[in-house]
Amino acid sequence: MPTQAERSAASRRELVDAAIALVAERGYHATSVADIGARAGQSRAAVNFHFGSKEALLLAIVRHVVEEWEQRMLLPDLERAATSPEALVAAGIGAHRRLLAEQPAMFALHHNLMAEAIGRNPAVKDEFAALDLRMRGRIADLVARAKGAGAIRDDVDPGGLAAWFLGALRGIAQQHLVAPSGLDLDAAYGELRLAVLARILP
Amino acid sequence: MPTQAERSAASRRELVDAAIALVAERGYHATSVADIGARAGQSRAAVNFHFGSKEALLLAIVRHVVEEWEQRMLLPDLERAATSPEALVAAGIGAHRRLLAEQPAMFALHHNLMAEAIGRNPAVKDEFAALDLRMRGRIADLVARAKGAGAIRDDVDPGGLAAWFLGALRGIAQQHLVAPSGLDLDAAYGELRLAVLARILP
DNA sequence: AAACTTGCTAAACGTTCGCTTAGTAAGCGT
DNA sequence: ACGCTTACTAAGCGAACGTTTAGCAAGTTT
Repeated sequence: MPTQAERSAASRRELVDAAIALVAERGYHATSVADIGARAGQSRAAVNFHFGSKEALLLAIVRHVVEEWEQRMLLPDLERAATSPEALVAAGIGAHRRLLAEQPAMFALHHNLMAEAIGRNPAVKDEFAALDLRMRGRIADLVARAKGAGAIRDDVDPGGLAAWFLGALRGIAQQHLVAPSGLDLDAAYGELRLAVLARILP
Repeated sequence: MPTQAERSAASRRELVDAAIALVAERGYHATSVADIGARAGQSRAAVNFHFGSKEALLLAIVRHVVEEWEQRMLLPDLERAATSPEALVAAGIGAHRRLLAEQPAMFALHHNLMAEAIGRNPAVKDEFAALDLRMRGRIADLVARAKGAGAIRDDVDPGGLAAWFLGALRGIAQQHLVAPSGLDLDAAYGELRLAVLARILP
């Protein structure tokens, strides 16, 4: 028998989950608070009761997504695989590919929220700008460390490499979302891996 | 003194331009037909008169954008610079970078329309899926030709290279749009160029 | 057990949406 | 010059939007 506060928290979580699913497939402006409430098995006023406004819920989603993104990508496998540059690159690409196969909605959601960020919503923009900065920074750190250890060429710019590598991963996912059948993921990820290695290996 | 048909065509063009500007900065669903009409100096019924519906105007935008994208990117400089792999890569990256500096709104528009494509709008999805396919195909063709001529390594997969390279360009633009100050474009484009060359040069 | 707070909803509010209709002024073919 | 078509708008339609309000059952505190 759950306490009142627990049921309230569960309701909030259900609303966030419903909103995530809907924004992922339709985008923010095409999703109504009534849709969100209905999907969560609640009324259309529930969103306003729990979050105050639709935009406040959007921010809750953004924070939730940013957090999950950072946990799922890059962190788990990369720390473990920090043995050789080859293993690092393979682990990073592998983690991305697995996530794209298992949770394509996460990428759709990221794209749709990014649209809000590119547009006029400063709060969302700040969150995603900071996320980009952290993810690039983490990749650049790994590169810089390998460079310091002499494991890769010493004329590699860690920040520049991180930027286009992260971009390539995102761009591949984007193309896959628009036309899953039109893109050979094996070839794309495979060539990406070879290109990174060709650039960094001494 | 323009004829009636000419003035009509000019009005249509102004509506499309206004819609492009608004969708680029706000997205499709956050832009109303009244906004579009007002920006074009016309009434809010003008969109329906000229295009029938808001969605028909969206499709007109998509077609316009797809066409412009294909003309601006890849075609002009690449055909001219087909002398060496180095020159080809430099020209492709240079064209992209110039466009990003001069017309950032085009990239924002592309991103927002892509959100529609990833979502439930099949017509938009088809247009962008076809555009992706053509752009990848054009890059892959250039790679395959260079490979046939023995100018680059013969173990390169043209399609795979095209996919991640196009993705990297798009991903760099995306990061630049979200936080222009946070990304060193020199480093990103520079490292991208070096990585491609490291992979393809024999 | 009484007093109060919390979780949530039904209903209604005012606004804005895309679209239709009715109308006008100007161009155009004959 | 006349009848018809075209370009466009003002006004209004019903629907859907996000939010507010009033209320109630259940939980919590005292």
